[in-house]
Amino acid sequence: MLEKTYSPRTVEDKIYAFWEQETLFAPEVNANASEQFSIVIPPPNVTGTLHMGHALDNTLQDILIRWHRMLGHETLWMPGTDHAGIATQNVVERNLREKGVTKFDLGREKFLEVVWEWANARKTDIVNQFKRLGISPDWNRQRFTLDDGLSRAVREAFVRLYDKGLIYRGTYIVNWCPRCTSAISDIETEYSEEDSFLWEISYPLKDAPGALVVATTRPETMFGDVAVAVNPNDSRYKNLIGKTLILPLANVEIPIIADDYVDAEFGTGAVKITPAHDPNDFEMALRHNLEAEWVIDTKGNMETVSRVPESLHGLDRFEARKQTEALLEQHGFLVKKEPHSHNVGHCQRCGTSIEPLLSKQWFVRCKPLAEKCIQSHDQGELKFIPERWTKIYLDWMHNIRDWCISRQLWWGHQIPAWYCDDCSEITVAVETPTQCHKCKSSKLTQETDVLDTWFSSGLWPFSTMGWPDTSAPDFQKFYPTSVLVTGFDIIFFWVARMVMDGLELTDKSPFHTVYIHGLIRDEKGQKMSKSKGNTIDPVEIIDSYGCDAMRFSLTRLVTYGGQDIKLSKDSFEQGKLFANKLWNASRFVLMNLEGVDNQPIDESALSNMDRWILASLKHYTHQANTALSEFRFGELADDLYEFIWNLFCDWYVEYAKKQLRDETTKANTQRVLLYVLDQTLRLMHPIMPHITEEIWQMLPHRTGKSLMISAYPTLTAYDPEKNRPVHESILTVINVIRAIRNVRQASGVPHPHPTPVILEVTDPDEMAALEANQDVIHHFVKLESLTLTEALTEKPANSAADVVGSCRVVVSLAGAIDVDAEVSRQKKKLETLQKEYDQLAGRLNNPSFVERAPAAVVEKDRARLDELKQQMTTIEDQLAQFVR
RNA sequence: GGGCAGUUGGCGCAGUUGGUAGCGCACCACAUUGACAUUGUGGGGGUCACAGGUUCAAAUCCUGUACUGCCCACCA
Repeated sequence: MLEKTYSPRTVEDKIYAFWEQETLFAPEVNANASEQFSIVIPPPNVTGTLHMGHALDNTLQDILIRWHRMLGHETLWMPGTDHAGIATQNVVERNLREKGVTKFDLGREKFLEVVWEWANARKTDIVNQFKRLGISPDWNRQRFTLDDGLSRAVREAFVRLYDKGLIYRGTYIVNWCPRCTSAISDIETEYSEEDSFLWEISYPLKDAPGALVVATTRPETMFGDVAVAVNPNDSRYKNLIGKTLILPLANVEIPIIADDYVDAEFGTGAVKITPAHDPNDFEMALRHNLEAEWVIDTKGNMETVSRVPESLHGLDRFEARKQTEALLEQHGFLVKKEPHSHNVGHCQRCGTSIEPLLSKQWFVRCKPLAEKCIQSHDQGELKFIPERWTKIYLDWMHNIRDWCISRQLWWGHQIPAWYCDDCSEITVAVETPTQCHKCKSSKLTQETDVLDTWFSSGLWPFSTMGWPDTSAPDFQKFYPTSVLVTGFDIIFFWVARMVMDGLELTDKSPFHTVYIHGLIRDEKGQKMSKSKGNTIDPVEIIDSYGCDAMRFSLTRLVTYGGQDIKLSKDSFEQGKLFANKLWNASRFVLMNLEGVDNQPIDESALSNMDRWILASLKHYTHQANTALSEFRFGELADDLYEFIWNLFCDWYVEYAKKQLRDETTKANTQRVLLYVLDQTLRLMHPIMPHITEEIWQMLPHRTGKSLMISAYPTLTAYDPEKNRPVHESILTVINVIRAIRNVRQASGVPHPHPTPVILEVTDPDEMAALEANQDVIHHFVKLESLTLTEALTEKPANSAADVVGSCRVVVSLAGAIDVDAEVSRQKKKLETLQKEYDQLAGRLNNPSFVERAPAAVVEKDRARLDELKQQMTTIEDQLAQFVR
């Protein structure tokens, strides 16, 4: 017997432990299936904590996984975690700093030990948090981007790409984070508009009086200037091109050059060129053969070089900016300073202003990889849902730039490249080489940089499956994966890279479908973040509402268009209510199943209501499978909610109470109840796994040890027309019951007050339906008498009425009626009908409509018009009664 | 500067082949000891942002406008 209320906490823990113990998450539960289904989890950062985005993303994946598992497919959900290079190293460094220790105090080896220890602990935490979501990946296959197998895959991938010329080392401007003291990639740089100033500085001419005034947003970089550029067509400066300027405060000579890049309209039309600290200036310097001069170091401080005034040596770049301004002013070089807002890049991880810095880094040559991606898409090998993300993805591919993959960190995959101490040639190899491939020297030093964390993520779909061993069983069986489920925020970071790597290294797109869902936001539509304090902790929600309640609530909010989801804690209330409803309906069924036999349902002895609920079950089974196969999660949840609450509970269970009291119908009703409940639990299981399993375990005559590996209801063929008659006849009955309730309530009939009811029905089908189901009407509305007639000869006095379909529902009220209320109610109804009638009649009077519209539509309108006319007449009759 | 979304009852949202606007919450009234008050029953509430256009017919297609949000872009 089920407890009176569902207590998620105890049930969830118990059920999850049971699944794990029985190893039901492993694909082997469906070994030898003809079909495979696989998903790789987007690996959470080991440093991270579970947030609502994870809850959503993983719930959706789990729904798909559980569905396919129940369909009998050999189903693999590959779980794991990401080492999250910068993010992790930052946190550990911060922890050390609190103890007054730096990573340099420890040294690389010792520091890595500390990080490993910490990461391992956090990994356990995050995995345990994920388990609270009730998800069913095969934890025994769990991988980590830095484990041995994956590290080997990373080295292998690096070497292969290097050998193909797709990885190279070179000196270019990169986005440098002075706080992380590392390069980061373009997409790790986030731009935001900042209010600042535009300074105009006067650079004196060397051999002539006068000066050239340049405009800059970064005066402190002026010491790194190697030229000033003007537009070749700028008449103001034409005669200055080729002349020499004296760089103020630094006393070095720099040339005036001409370059088309310079916009004569902007600022003063003269641009200072600082190749070491500006990407555009770097490009220009290349064109003009100018050497770069570094003036800001890797920590964002001013270099100690002769070009930089001594008073600025070692100063932070922002402090240096102020001092530079002061110096310029003091020496009369500052012409102007006016407010100016511009885009400034920030480090995605720590928010520090990016310093563009010229440095030697490793890059992936992306163009050839991107071309394969575009081609692969054009051949229909990759599909995005919703489709609009395809364009974003392709646009990015078309405009791709090379990817800086080296990071000046310690935590990560150390780049498998060795420099020869003798000939400085680079040797790249999977296994640590013993000698230089060129001069055979054994004096080799490995590159100290590590790889961008996303480099290993890009290999995830196949590195987790055993690649580079392409004969590995998982790789053979489950690669390429079936679908990737993730948010749009990592399309470039992750999805694109996986496709690039997959196509290049395995010749296959790592998945054929990418399902992109919206992002979770707070109730005001703002992004959830710890700093804003608007986060909702899934574990907290699970504790107070239950895991299944949370899963259901989230699923119901997912739309096909992938809208962002606004969440407040109240959003989870409906899931909790629904879990309660499901629990209690099941409780009722189980309470009434005593003595239920194991016989099949006796089709010949079914009541109309029985047939109706079974037909409805079929319909919703069809709906559920369709929704699942099309990634319509919200509809899936909505439909099942509707079936369980509005059909099964509201109508069938209520009706079953009567059937169970009757010994002649009891046994068969029990069978129907058991069957429908069993099927419903199966349908619901992917969304609400624990509660359904818990209930299912108590079903009599069940076979199999767990619901999660039982068959998902499917239909080989579904013909809605076949079930139409029973649907329509019960719908008529339901509508009449509602009308009776409505009339009685609106007329103020005291509640348990049986009244005589007359149903005047003109449509023969409706009449038949009502005649056949009088018992149903009696059960739901408790009437003194029920009279069915084709035409009412004598209108009862003191009665109220309503019209539904072709049926006039007349309720005799024997004094209970409030005549005024009834009259105004009827008048109002008449008004609405009249409005619809006029509209419809107008349309039917339009010859164009009758000619052009499909016959079926015209037919339908005509029928409706007739119905309306009849209903209006009926109400008019009724009103006349009161007027008399 | 380009691009993409959104604008539907008080709130949050559905509405894919154009054919009488739906759901949850909230609201109002009534009911209630036997699956469930985490309930039941009934009800009120929307000219689908705005302006044009296509069509017999537009929330749904086209054009434009406004507002909101997001992404991308090297203008000092």
